[in-house]
Amino acid sequence: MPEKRQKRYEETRDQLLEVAWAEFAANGFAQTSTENVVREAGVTRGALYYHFKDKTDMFRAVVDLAHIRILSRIEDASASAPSITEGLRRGCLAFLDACSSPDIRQIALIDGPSVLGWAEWREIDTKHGFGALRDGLTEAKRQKALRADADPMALAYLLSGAMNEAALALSDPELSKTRRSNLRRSMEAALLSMLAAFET
Amino acid sequence: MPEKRQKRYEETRDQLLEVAWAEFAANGFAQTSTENVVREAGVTRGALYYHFKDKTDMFRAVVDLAHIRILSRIEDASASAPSITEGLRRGCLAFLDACSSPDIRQIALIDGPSVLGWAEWREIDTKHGFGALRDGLTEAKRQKALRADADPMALAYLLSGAMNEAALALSDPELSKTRRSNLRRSMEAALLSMLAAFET
DNA sequence: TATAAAACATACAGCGTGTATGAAAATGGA
DNA sequence: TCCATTTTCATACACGCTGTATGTTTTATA
Repeated sequence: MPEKRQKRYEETRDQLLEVAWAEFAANGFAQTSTENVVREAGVTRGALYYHFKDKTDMFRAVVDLAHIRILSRIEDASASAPSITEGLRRGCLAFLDACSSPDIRQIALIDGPSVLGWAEWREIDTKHGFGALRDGLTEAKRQKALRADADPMALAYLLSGAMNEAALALSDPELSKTRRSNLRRSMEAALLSMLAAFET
Repeated sequence: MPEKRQKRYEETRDQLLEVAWAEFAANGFAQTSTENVVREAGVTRGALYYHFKDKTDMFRAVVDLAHIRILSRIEDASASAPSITEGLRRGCLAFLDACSSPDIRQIALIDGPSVLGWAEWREIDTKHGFGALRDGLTEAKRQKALRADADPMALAYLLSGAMNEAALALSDPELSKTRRSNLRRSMEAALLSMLAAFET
């Protein structure tokens, strides 16, 4: 893999992804025109369709990036946890925090399932945040830190869905600052209660 | 309000909504062309844009219809419950069942938030299923059947999100029959455990 | 240095949405 | 009953956007 070519290739691809991220986040997938993206990226349509199969394929790369960034936040928060259950708690709170970003909210939570379809969206999430949650719950059960009748996979779906909706509600732009912080407090408390309900 | 006119008006509108429901459910909002809808409905573009402001407005009516049908199932199930908490349990299970329909899954859960925006989608849901859940939780707290520190609004968001994701996972077409029924059992058990965690 | 491949630019075809305008049917009043 | 008006829908068209086909330039290779 040659030197100059790889550099140029990655530069334009990264530039496209950066602009696409901003456009998809600000206007949503449907309202984003590829012409705007290539213009702001300083290239043309040709470059876009050389790097990506189509508009959806470019969006897929942006969604993947969003989930990577979410997982990074989760791992940072839960890495130094003294126990598996404490790691789960810290990871969940970090997830809520990460999804407070309007960008991630729009890209990963709102448009992702609709544009890519639920199955593929879930598949991407399974490679990152959802997978970490599922693995954490499985490990907790192996350590007898979870109730014996708890199914880690079912729990992962329920908790993931609960946290996604909580993040959407918390990052609602129409929410006032004080209501947001109040809601966040009660959301976090209720979420931790849910987790505790399945611990031994 | 004249006789023949109202009848004709409602007939073509209902016909459009029926066809639109089927198309949106089968192919999703983006892949549905209004030309297909009007052709299968036996009318032309003119009729569509007379009854609805645009394609999104027609989808809005379909989403509203979906939520109405969901709420109907919930009310049927929880009406004769002997207690408020039992009503909540039956209502939640009925919601899961109602959203097993591929149509409602695609329309209300996947495309709804993306096409209408989260705020408007949530507003519609608040008029129906989500509102019923919130009111039920509020009433349960008033009856001291919920823990004093439980915030009904926060709980409604978390439980609603959990159930939506559970319904999406359970109605995944790629799922085998046995895995689906196994997953449903553990999902329902976990969901009831979540509810029980907040009861007194 | 010549040739091939990669990376991107340009031009164009086609589809789908929304709008503007026209036609038919139904109502209400004289 | 007949005419005027409104409702309800049909027709025609303009515009934007996506994807593809082809051309051009730069880089690697022999």
